[in-house]
Amino acid sequence: MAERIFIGVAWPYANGPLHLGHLAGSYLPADIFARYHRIIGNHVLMVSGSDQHGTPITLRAEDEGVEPKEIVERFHASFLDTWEKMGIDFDLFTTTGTRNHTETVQQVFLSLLEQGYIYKDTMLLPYSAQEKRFLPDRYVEGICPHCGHKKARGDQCDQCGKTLNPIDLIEPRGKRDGSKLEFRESEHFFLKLTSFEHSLLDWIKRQEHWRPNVLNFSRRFIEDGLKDRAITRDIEWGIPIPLDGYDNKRIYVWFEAVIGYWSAAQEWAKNIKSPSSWEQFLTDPGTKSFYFMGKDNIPFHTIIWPSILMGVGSMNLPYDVPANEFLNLEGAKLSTSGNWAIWLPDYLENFDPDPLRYVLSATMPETSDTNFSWDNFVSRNNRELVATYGNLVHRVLTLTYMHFNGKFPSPGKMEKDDHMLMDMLPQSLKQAGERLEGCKFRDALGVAMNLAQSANRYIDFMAPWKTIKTDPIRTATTLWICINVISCLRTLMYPFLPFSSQNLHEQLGNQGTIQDCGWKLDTITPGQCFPSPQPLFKKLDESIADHQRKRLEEQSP
RNA sequence: GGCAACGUAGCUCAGUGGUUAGAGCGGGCGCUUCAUAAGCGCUAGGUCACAGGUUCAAGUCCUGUCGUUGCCA
Repeated sequence: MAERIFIGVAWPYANGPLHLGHLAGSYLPADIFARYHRIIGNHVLMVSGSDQHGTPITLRAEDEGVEPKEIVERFHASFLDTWEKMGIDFDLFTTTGTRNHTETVQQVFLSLLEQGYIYKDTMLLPYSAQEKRFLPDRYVEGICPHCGHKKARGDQCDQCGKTLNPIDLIEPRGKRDGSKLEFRESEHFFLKLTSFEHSLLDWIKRQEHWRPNVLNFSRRFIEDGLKDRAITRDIEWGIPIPLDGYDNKRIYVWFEAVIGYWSAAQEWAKNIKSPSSWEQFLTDPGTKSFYFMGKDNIPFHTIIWPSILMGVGSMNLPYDVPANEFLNLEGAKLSTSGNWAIWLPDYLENFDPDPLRYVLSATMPETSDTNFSWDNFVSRNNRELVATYGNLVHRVLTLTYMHFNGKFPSPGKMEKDDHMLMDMLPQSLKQAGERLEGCKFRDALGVAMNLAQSANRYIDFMAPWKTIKTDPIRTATTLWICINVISCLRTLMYPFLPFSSQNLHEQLGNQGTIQDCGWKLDTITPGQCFPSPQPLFKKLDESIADHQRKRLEEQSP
C-alpha cells in the first residue's frame, strides 16, 4: 500500500546564490529521497522556499542601495533556475514573502498567544538616539570583551570567533554612523519553550532511528534546560505582529521560517485545486515527515519546530531529521563572504548536473564533515561515472547493436555464472531500497556501483567479442543478461542521476519516463529495437581540475 | 568556557567489543582489446591523533591531552 511522505527542506536565505554546501547538505539528499519514494509509488510532498526575511538580506540591500524586495526577487528567480537545471524536483518551492505565509504565521502566532505559549516581556536592547531606533545585533559594533578586537559585531567577533550579545561589547557604536548607543527597554514576545521541555524530551528519547549526532545533540540541548526565546525584533523587514501597537516590530525569522513548511503545504494544496489535501501530509498520523538540513539547523527542527507543532496541537512531529554535516572545499571551510565556494549557477554554465550529483552523493557528509576537491571531482567523474558505469553501458550496447542489428537478442540456456549475475538484480534493488529508506545515500549508491563492477567482471570473463565468432547463442545470452543489468542500473541510479537515467531509458528504446517504470527490474524483451548508442557521460580533461582550482583561488580575496 | 560530534592507507571514505582493520581512487606487476586508452586480476601501502584505564578481548567502552567542526554563553 502506498505511503504518504512529507519532505521539508531547509529554507535558503535569499541573499546570495546557492553553492555546493547547500546542495550536498540539504537539497540533494532530499531530492534523492523524494525520487526514490516517488518511483516506488508513494505519495510525496516535498516543499521548501526562499527565506526572504532576516538581517543578512537587509544588510545586502543597504550595501547595494536597493529595497530588500529587489534582492529577494533576484535570488528567488536564481534558486528556481538552479533547481530546474540541477534536477532538484520540488512539489513546491515558494517564498516566505507570500500573503499565504504571512497569514499562516499570524494565525499560529495568535493561537500560541491565546494558549499562553507566547507571552510579552521586556528586554534591554541597543538603541541609537541618532537614528531614533533599536538596532539589530549585526548593526552594532564595539570592542570585543574577550580579545579586544575593535570591530566586533553585536552577534559575533570575527577575530576570536566568539558569539556575543550587543550588551557584552565595550563602547558599542552604530555600525553605519558610528554613533554611541544606549540600552533601552523594549517590549517583545517570547516563545515559552520551557513548557514543552518534558514532552519534547519524552518524544526525543523515543527517536532511536535518528542519526546519533542529531539525537545526542538534541537530547543534551533539552536536558541542559530550555530557555524561552524572543520571537520578535525591532525591525521593519519581516512579518508584522497581528496585534495593535507593534508597528515598529516584526516576527523574527527563526520562528517564522519553519512555519513555512505548513504554509507551503497549504499553497501546494490550493495550486492542485484540492485546498484541504495538505492536512493528509501534516496531520494524518500515518504520514511520515522528514526534514533535510545542515547540522547548524538541527535545533530549529528538533526543538523549536516541534514545540510550535505541539503548541498548535494535532500536528505530526518530524519522523526523522537526517541532518548532514558540512562539506569543505579544497580542505578549507566554505565561506560565502570570503567567496570560498563553488556557486551552482557558475558550475552549471560549465558542467552537466549528473557528475556533480554523483560526486556529492558519493562523498555526502552523512556521518562527518567531508571534502570536495576539483581533483576528486574529475577523478570520480572519469574513473567511476565514465569508466565503470558509462563505459559498461556503452560497451554492451555497441556490441549488441553491431552484432544483433539494433535489436535485443534472445537468450539461450542459462549457466551458473549467468544466474549469479541475474540474481544480483532484485537483490541490489532490495538492498539499495533499504539503504535509501534509511537515508544512507552513500551506501545505496555503492550498491549500484558494485553491480556495475560485477557486470564488468562478468562481461570480461564471458568475452562476447570472442564467442560471437564461434557461438552466437552463447553471445546472445551474455548480452541479454548484460542489457538486463543496464536496465536495472537505470532504475538504481535514477534517484541519484535522473538525467542520465532518463537518457538510458530512451537509449534502451523505451517511451515515457523512467519514474513510471517503478522500482523493479523490467526484463528485456527480445527483438525490441533500440537506437544507435551514445555515451552517457563526458570524460573530463585533467587540466580542468587545475583550472577550476586556480579560478577558485583567484576569486577568493 | 559549556555541550555534541569528528580524528582510520598517499587521496576520498567505511567499519555493530570478537579471526590477520576494509572499499574505491592513486602506485607497482600482469591479462584483455567489445568499449569514451575504457575493462579484469594480482600486489605493496596502517603506531586506527596521543597517553592512560576497563575487559579474556578495544579502531570500537571510560578518563585526560592535542587538533577540527557545529550549537550555546
